[in-house]
Amino acid sequence: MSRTGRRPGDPSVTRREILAAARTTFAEAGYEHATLRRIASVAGVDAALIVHYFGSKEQLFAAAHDLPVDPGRVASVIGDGPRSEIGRRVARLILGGLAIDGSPAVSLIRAASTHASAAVMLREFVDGAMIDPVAGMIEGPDARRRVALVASHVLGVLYTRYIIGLEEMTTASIDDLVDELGPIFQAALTGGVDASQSSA
Amino acid sequence: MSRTGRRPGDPSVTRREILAAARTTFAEAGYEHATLRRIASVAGVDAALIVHYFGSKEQLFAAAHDLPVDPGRVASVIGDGPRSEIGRRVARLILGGLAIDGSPAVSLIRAASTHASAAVMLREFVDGAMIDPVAGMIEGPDARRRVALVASHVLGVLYTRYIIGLEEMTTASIDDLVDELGPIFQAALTGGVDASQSSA
DNA sequence: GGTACAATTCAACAGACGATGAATTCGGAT
DNA sequence: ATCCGAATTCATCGTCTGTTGAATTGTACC
Repeated sequence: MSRTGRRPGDPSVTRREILAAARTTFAEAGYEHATLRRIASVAGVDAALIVHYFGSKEQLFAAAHDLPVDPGRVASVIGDGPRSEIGRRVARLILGGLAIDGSPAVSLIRAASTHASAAVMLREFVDGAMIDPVAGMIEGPDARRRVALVASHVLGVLYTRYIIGLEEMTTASIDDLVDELGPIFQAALTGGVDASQSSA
Repeated sequence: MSRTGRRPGDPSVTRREILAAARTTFAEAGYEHATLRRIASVAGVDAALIVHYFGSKEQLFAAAHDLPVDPGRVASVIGDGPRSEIGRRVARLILGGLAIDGSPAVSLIRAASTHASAAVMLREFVDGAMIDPVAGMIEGPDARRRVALVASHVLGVLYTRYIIGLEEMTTASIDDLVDELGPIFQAALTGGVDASQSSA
């Protein structure tokens, strides 16, 4: 009747199960309410094992949110097509990738409110994976500012949909949202007017 | 040398100091990190006194975020002026009222991520103080949906500016933001085109 | 001028938290 | 076969949390 000690089988499976449990638990409970004991129980494991593998709760969170982002791919998808539909392509690509309950991005949004290092991670993600690649496709000296406004709108949509559960947002499908946000993003990115530019 | 016991002076002052301390502490630390002891120390008071006055931490939070909102005034300000500048008036009124570090709205945004009852409060605030009054001024069957998109953008701007500190948002003044968001809100509310409609 | 009540603090409780260290069992190299 | 290191659990520590109850002091009324 040995309760303690090593288990037969591939130990890398356990590690992946811990990571999976951490992702779902962080996503639905936030940093502070996702306790090591709770994550451990979801993974079917003792809390001390998590510390053994990852060192601390902080490092577990970082490992669980190490999103493999590819700014180059974002840029190429955004740039591939007519300039007049950049807004829609941004909506489709970004929302399609992030607007998932329990996605790492939504989890980061939830945790960033109370956990400083999560705020840093989210800020760097927004900078590197959204603003940087998209701003390269937009002309004008205030390109970054305009893209940042679109990024803030994306975060706001995710926030109202997944964090506070605003009815108008939860009842819409992703396709609905893309249809509605595409023209809005287009206006924000191209400055309202389309081909010709006039500064005011 | 009496440490305990009643203090001379007006006791209602103490109560207001506790509320003020609760507001600032909840705003900058969120619900869980704003402990009763920490709030009490800011107010220069013992933690037990807070419970004596408010019953529980939960009720203190509710009392500290009991925003006296007036939907009628929102509606009248939004409706007062040309239809072609509704977007700008919404930006000015809402951002002017909410975009303040430590404002109850920002505090709610921070707390809603981890505290369910704060999410409910924020949802009701968005519904009653933003979507309801503004939707009454917009024509069309999808008025509420369009206003909800604007509301999500407002929350996103507050989130990126005050929670994660996105550089492009923190360096802009409120007036800058109103100038930039006005036309975007206008496009979102009126469906992009103004009088005549043509797609593409 | 006494008496009831409100205000205020102190000490303490029970529970949860992240983390540590020792103990036990298994896999893999020799 | 043997031995070392990795995997895993258990018990525990120190700390912090919201909340409670008793004790003390002031205020207001009769």
